[in-house]
Amino acid sequence: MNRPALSVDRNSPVPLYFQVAQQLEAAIRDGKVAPGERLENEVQLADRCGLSRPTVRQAIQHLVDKGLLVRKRGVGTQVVQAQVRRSVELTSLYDDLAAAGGEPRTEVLELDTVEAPDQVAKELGVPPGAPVAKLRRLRYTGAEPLALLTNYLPGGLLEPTAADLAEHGLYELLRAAGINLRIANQTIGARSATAAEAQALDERRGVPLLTMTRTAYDDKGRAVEYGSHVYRASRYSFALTLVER
Amino acid sequence: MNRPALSVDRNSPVPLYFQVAQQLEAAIRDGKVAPGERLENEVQLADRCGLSRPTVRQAIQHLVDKGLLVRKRGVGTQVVQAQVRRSVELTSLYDDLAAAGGEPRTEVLELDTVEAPDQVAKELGVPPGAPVAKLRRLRYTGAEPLALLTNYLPGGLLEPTAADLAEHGLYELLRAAGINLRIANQTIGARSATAAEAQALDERRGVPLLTMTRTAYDDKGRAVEYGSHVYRASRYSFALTLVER
DNA sequence: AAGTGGTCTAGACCACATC
DNA sequence: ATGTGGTCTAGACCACTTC
Repeated sequence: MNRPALSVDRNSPVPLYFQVAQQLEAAIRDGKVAPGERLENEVQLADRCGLSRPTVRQAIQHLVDKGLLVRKRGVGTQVVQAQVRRSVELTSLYDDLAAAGGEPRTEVLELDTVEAPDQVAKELGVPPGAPVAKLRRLRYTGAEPLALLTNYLPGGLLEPTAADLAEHGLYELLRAAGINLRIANQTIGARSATAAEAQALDERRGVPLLTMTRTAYDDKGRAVEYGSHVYRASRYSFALTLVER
Repeated sequence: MNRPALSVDRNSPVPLYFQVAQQLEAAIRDGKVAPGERLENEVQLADRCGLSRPTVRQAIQHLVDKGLLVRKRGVGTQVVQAQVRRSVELTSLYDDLAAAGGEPRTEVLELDTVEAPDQVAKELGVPPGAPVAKLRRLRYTGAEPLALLTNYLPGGLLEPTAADLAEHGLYELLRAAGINLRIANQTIGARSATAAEAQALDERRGVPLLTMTRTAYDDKGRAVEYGSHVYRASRYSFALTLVER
């Protein structure tokens, strides 16, 4: 049992449940509450913060969804004893690399409006042949090429310049344009590099590549991006956390 | 706007919010509520079901977490216009294949108690050299080998027989033993097949393989399984749905 | 101005795990 | 028997979007 210090600011615009969740998360990450250790029960926690139980419950649920805590009826709430804790969230490769201090660099290979191929039209929910933006980029980390990225966006959604794309990740540009990504369907696989891919990625033909295709949807349920990417398997892998609900 | 038929049974042991979620999900999957279409607002829905608003909210949140719905303040709740809808959940390959009608078959290559190698000890949170169960299995779908699976479990947690493993998935056996999996950290990558792997999987040496390592935790936060697997990339890929919270 | 979801309260009863 | 989380109510006020 552990009682981390908790305080809430009722004048802050930050929701109360979120303030509590942040403080609990900080206590866990700093090791003030050890893996395997039990938290106070919800009622005590609520009393101690001066909040109602549903509000405290919402804070705890937030951390359960994040994979930091597990709850069991009749038992209590415990910290998961996991070592790694990186999850693939709804960010683009650029965001990931920037967050990890990887100095991402982008070379724009193509920036066009094309007629949507069948597969793309199907994924984006537009008629085949409708105009869509097509991007092809080569992503570096430091001096090393890392991935070859091909994206399609519904026509008129976003008209980025090559300069925009060199400086920012695609998802960053989408967010800046007021598009809030909510859901993505991804498929991850592997195959051998074609000659062209190998040359672009500074690898030899036939080396294994990781492939990822993704269709992303915004907060209105519209498909806003379809991507088909290949990564050098020697330098990249996907990490994710699954949480059973 | 759409008003699917909804009814709740207050004598059922199934929670009310879950009954509502199930009926909404069925209406969506049957196409009775089309992608992009808006649902009634929460208050109307609550009135119509004879439930309180928080209960209906919980039902909707459940479907938002599943990636079926998106919500936006001031706008409403809409059905996502996604075509694919398979997510990697916390199931094992055996479960996945069985659910897809893939007739899984398992050949047990090794079933031992060994001293935990450093990497395994670290992932399972046991001292290096502690006794752990080691399993090596070859998983087929129909006549074709699909994956080579290596797992480690903390000593004493589960003592399966080769017959158990031939008939059931590992996760199924864990559940039957009262172990409830809650969280898993996975890493997905790719590399070339070694000669031994190629032979076991009926491929040629050097073909690309998908790799997946996973550490799974139960509802008490304990690490209960570490797995290191390789899949034939020509016959398998991972599909998952990401939801921004 | 009207309508939507987001947050919050102060309780209540229940199911499950443990002792 | 006790303590835990799971579910549920009937409201309230607020922030955001759209018209």
